Amino acid sequence: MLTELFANMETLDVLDERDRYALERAISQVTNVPAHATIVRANSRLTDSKLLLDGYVCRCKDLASGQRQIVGLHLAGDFIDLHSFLLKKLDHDIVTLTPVRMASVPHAALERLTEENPRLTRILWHSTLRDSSVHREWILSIGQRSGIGRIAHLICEMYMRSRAAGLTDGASFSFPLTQIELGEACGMTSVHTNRMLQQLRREQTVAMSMKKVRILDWDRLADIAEFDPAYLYLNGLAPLSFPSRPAQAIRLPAA
Amino acid sequence: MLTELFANMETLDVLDERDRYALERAISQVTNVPAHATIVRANSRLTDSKLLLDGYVCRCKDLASGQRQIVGLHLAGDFIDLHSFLLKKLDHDIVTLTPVRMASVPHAALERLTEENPRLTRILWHSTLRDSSVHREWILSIGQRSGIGRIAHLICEMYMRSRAAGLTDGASFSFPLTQIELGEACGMTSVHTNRMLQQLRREQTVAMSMKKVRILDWDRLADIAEFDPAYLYLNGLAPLSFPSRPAQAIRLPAA
DNA sequence: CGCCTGGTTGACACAGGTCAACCCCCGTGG
DNA sequence: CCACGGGGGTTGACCTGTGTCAACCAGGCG
Repeated sequence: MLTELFANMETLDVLDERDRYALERAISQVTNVPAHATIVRANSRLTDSKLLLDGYVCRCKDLASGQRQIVGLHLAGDFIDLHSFLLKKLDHDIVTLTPVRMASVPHAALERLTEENPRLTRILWHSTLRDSSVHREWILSIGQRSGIGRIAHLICEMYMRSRAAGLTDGASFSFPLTQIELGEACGMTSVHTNRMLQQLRREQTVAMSMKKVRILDWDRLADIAEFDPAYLYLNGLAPLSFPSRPAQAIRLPAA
Repeated sequence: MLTELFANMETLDVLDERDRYALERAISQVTNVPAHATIVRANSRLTDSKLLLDGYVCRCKDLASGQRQIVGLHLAGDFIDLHSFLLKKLDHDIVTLTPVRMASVPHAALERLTEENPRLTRILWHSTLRDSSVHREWILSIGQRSGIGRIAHLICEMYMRSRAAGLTDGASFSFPLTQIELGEACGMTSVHTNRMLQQLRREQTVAMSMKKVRILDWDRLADIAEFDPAYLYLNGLAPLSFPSRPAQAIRLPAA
């Protein structure tokens, strides 16, 4: 059941049997949550962290005027609020974008685990540091990239992360954000998001339908985005499997 | 010598004698670096983390076009690249904004320390999580706040952090960024930064001179910024000392 | 069948970027 | 002592990417 989590964490470091067992033991229960539900509200006191098993979730903050900013996106295998273990209260909401299945890990269990297993502690810490790195890249993106660059960059990022999690199907992957949400993640209006997406489609860079994105020209997309995957720290992993596709000018990441 | 660090970390959790000793022992050497020097270059392999004892430092990333984004600011007491302990290579540069004094902590020492002291490990982890929270607030700021709001917010943040570090002098604190750098931190042009600053000064909200900022009307500033310090997790601390000032309409944070 | 959400479009407004000049201050060197 | 050079700040004129507003369309669901 934790295969996604293990896959995710193994991009950071190898897990031995003991680590896996400790993690499995830490989980208390699995819950299902419908789409567009708030899992965690900012400032509420938390007693367990949640592990995403299936679906898409976002973290968001907003201003008094109602403007919302999505500050992070998570997919299956991500520990979505591991940071609540130490922070206790979060600075943001966590909202489901799709129906979601998730496991709870009581903070007490994490406490025990970090007391007993320094190596696993470092791996968990490491995973929060990677989140941090993603945050920094988003700051760069929103602060400096053009509208189309931000969108292209986010698509590159989510494709790579999906691939690392074994969730891609060749050049396609699930990307269930509405244009409004995509805009909120990129710090721009849904109207402008719409126009930028049209531009990417017009130029045959990506295709979208049914909540899925299909990358038609990776090189071009990465170029528009100035995408360099180093910040994702996907070291260990050299994932892939690109089932051969009907002959077409589809270009995918080389590595 | 580590008083700033201890003060900083005690806003997260209390340190006992053993913790303090362990930290002190971990430090190998102290270095001085001039202003505008690159301490760490992105992607270089690191073997120790640096603790800032004095001065201002920023983390920055840039685009091919040369546009630069400052993704974080650090002052005395901050562990500026603790995350390199696990990440090994950083995703950004670290550059001094002023002359700086800093201590090195070899990763080997951190390894030992995290092996032996789970509680201290959690505190260190916690401090990186707080950085993360600040990143998220910056994403919100750059993504959604107006130009003037971003600047006001950054000033509020740095004032609060300075205060927590015991570096304020009443309503004044050291803020040695040029307008160019301030713009780079807020994702805007130095020209626009200049105009927004003028507006804040014209309305008697802040005064600036000699690399120092003096807050004249905290309520108004926090209002423009929509500032809520919760994301800084300055829990424990109720810092202050506002030496009474010559009667004037200076308004400071209530708490 | 009719609503409601999400996508699309056009006309227009404006925050913020660009470019270019000019100023002041301060440090350096002749 | 002064000339100079360069970095930072300031200003004005102008441009443009993105926001705003409002209408309309398509598809899914009760």
